[in-house]
Amino acid sequence: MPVHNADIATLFEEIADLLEIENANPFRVRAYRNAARQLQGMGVPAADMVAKGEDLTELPGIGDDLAAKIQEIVETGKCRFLEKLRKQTPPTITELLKIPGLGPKRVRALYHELDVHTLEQLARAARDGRIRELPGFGAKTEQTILEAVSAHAEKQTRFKLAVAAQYAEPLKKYLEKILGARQVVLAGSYRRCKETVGDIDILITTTDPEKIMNRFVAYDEVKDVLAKGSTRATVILKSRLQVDVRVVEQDCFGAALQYFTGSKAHNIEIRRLAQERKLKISEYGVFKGDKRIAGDTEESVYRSVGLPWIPPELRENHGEIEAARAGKLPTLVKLADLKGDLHAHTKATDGHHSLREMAEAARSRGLEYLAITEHSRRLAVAHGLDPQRLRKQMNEIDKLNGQLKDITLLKGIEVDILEDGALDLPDDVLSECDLVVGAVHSQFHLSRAKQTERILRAMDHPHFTILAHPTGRLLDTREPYDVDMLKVIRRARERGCFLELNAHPERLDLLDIYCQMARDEDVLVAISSDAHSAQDFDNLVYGVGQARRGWLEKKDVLNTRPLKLLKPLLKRTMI
DNA sequence: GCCGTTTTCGGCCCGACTGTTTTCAGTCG
Repeated sequence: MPVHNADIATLFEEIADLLEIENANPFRVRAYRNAARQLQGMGVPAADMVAKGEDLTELPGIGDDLAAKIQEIVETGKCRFLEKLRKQTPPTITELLKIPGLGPKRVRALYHELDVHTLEQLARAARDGRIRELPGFGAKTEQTILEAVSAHAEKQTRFKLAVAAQYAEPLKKYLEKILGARQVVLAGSYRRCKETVGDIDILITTTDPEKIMNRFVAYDEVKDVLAKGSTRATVILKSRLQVDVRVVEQDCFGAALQYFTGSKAHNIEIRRLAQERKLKISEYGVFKGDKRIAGDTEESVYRSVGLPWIPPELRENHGEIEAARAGKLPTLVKLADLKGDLHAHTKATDGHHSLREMAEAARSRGLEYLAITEHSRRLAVAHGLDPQRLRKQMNEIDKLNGQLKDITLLKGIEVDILEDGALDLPDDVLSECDLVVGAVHSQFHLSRAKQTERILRAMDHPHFTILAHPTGRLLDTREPYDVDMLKVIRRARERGCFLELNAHPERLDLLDIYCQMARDEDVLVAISSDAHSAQDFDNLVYGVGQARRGWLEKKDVLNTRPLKLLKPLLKRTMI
């Protein structure tokens, strides 16, 4: 059983939690958390690095000690240090840290004074009125804990970006209408276009904070007010989405936006750079001693530490600061750069609209081409096409192209990649397509070696053009299948194929780390909607957000090419 | 535990809000 980066990260997070409860040096705790984040943000499995004898201490935040622990975990699946910690402190105790309001100090007190180390024991202690007796706790805290435990049970931890948008955008409009609100900006992980967001962060500039806060907590959708001060407030909406609002004066806007956009790791690094220059950065500005020297715009904040403005999607402390310093920040792809869409369905299979309706919807969004790529026969639930029905659709497309203006339909297919890597339709009909999008829709649990071999073999097929949703993951629903993405990307380059970044909000597949990998290996990525209806083209914006998080530029994206330049690329040349 | 044009020790981002406190610790973002 291979050890994934996420597995190692989970163990490091547990070590960090347990150390924190044991009152360890907070910076030691942070080192474990930084390492966990580093592992989750890299495309190459640490296990592969260990196998190749590569030096793990080259990775930022990994020193001799953590490198040795990673190696131990990769080789044995265990970490003796963690097992020792678990003997000292019951591991279930880390669950308590997830209760809002409970941090390491309080959890430690609850454990040592009341022998509470599970959520059930916590709830019982609260009901029995034992918590209020502890020093530093009180009746109010006890009540809060009780409520938090029951809320925790039904809490949805993170919201998909597109779902969060349904709540965040109307709230933004509501806030903008309040007299005295100057700027209302959705910041935080939403602005960074993370796949999922834990909460919504809103920055507002005004000269009347009091009024803004009162109106904010009076919003119709607000269920609970967790905190409310003159500059900061936190509420829970009826949808269970948490919203944090931060209010500042206009001249702090840039510094506050920079602070409130995050990520935390990025901000810590930027503020550390400021320290080196004897400056202090807070949400109120950049200070030299008592003198405020910048902060009205984000640009001014970055300039103060010698950097150009960094796009929010890159702010993860994953190399963007070094790139900025070296003048090597990418010029990220924009929605308007997309000239077409290379993955869509119609009523012929599991879509909801006709060829013409889909073409017109794509055209209305400024696209100049749209590939129709129905499922193939193997996907019976979607009423996939056999060669006869595919040829019939191709005829319809030819006919329709004669009538349509300003948009061209391309003849494609989303063909199933069978378990052995063969394609689900015969060569002759595939050869008649403008492009062949290959997809894995079954057998997700093959071994890493078999799954990788299956996909490599499919890409070897002379008509294969684009690998659809390359990891198969569905957010919250299905883990990615186990595949050696570096091998897949390198084979794509050898064979002149491309990888899809599926823009459906539940997929967002390619993952950002693999976008970066594809870019480094010179493999173009197609940002595709996988539209099943006319309105699904609106999802392209989420694909672009994901691509931006993956550092992709216009030149790295296949469908930023106009049709004339796209067509030769779809013809396989390197076979 | 990591890291280094203040380097191998001594630092490690910064501020708001809450509850339990008589001035602040804990938590959070």
